[in-house]
Amino acid sequence: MDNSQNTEVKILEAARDVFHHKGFNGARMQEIADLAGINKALLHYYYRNKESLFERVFNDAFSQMACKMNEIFLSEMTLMSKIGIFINFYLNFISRHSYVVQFIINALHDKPEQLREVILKQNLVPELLLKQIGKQLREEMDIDTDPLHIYVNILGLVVFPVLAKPLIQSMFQIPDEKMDVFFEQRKKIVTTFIANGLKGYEKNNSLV
Amino acid sequence: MDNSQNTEVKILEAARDVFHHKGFNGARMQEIADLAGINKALLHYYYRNKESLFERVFNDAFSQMACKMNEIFLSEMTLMSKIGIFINFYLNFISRHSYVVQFIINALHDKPEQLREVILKQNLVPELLLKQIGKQLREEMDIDTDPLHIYVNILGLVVFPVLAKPLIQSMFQIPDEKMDVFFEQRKKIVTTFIANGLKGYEKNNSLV
DNA sequence: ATTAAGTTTAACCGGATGGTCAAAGATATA
DNA sequence: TATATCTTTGACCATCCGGTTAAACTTAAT
Repeated sequence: MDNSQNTEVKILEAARDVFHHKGFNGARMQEIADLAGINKALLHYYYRNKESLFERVFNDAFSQMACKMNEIFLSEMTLMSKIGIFINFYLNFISRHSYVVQFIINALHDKPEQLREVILKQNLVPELLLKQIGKQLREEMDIDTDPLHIYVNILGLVVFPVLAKPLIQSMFQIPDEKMDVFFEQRKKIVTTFIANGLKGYEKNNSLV
Repeated sequence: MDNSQNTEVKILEAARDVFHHKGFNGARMQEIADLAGINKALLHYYYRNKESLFERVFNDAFSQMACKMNEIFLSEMTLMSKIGIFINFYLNFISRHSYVVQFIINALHDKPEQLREVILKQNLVPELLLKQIGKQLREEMDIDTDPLHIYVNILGLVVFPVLAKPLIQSMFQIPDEKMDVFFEQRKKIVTTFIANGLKGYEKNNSLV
């Protein structure tokens, strides 16, 4: 029994590595088995097929991201504090696991259906999160704009650079060390950008 | 000769369709051949192998995006006008070809090396674009922040929602029609968000 | 020691897939 | 018409890859 648990862990770690980096189509069951140090048949003994293994890896990845996001935005803080914490947390986490986001987005691009059940299984209620943001926007900042736009703005500023990291790096010939600095700088840059961007949505602001 | 040109066009259109939607690993040479209405052997007659065909499709896609971007940001306008035009153009273009961006980002994730030569072949000088933005930030808005951050901010706000469209849609159960409205709204939303976000970077602003 | 259940392996299968080849068609030139 | 070049095809190949099978090994209970 002890050994079997061990095997399952090794499988999941290997599968995560391979799927995250190569996606569903790029991943090979043989490579996962090799990385886990086991036989390919044993891989199919634990997971009936590639799909089920992928599903498991996707669910784990998505849950990890979404739960933390929920935890932050449903906590008891001012919206701006939440945003600050979110930016810091995700720029730290994501830059260490840059492939996770791309993995999630690609997976969802191929089969968007499966997401909803993952969300429900984790007892996440995305609409609640939006409502909470909307409420705080109104009460704390007098902003009536659709919270979804705000939410997407925040995500875009944080997540996009991670997705586009290879693009940015090879486009502007930026070495790895400078890229680390760049992401570190973004914590402050994005925070101020959002804080000020939101001011444009205030009710008494002529721009809206 | 006439027919051969025709064939090449059909091949490129088919390859574009398949590669954009399924990526390198997901694409099948047979499917491309079928879509082009030709034999698989003929496909290899025009393009030695899958890699060379993919490279061509990638170069085309990237050039199309990058050239327009260059054209806008190197033209004679105020920076805010350029940003407004950029947002409108790309939200229109991208929402009709949402897969293009994801295609480019994924391709670059797999082999980032090849980008530089595409850029050079198109006579694009990314550094020039950044310098121009930096100059206009300083002269028109008294902002000294690294233009790369600003550039990435703009791209993030415009591009991320397109990448995350399936995520957003299935997460919040948004039907297609409402999603169209959402993207249409973003033209104004993002413009004001950026305009105000930038104010936070002004030299005399205590936040920076 | 026997048995039964869970775990692991080597060998194998069938279909998909990228790629090749030789020959046939088309086209232009002389 | 003969020839050379370019285009197109059907048949084929080698390999990869997801998945299966039957048997061996391990473990724990009786």
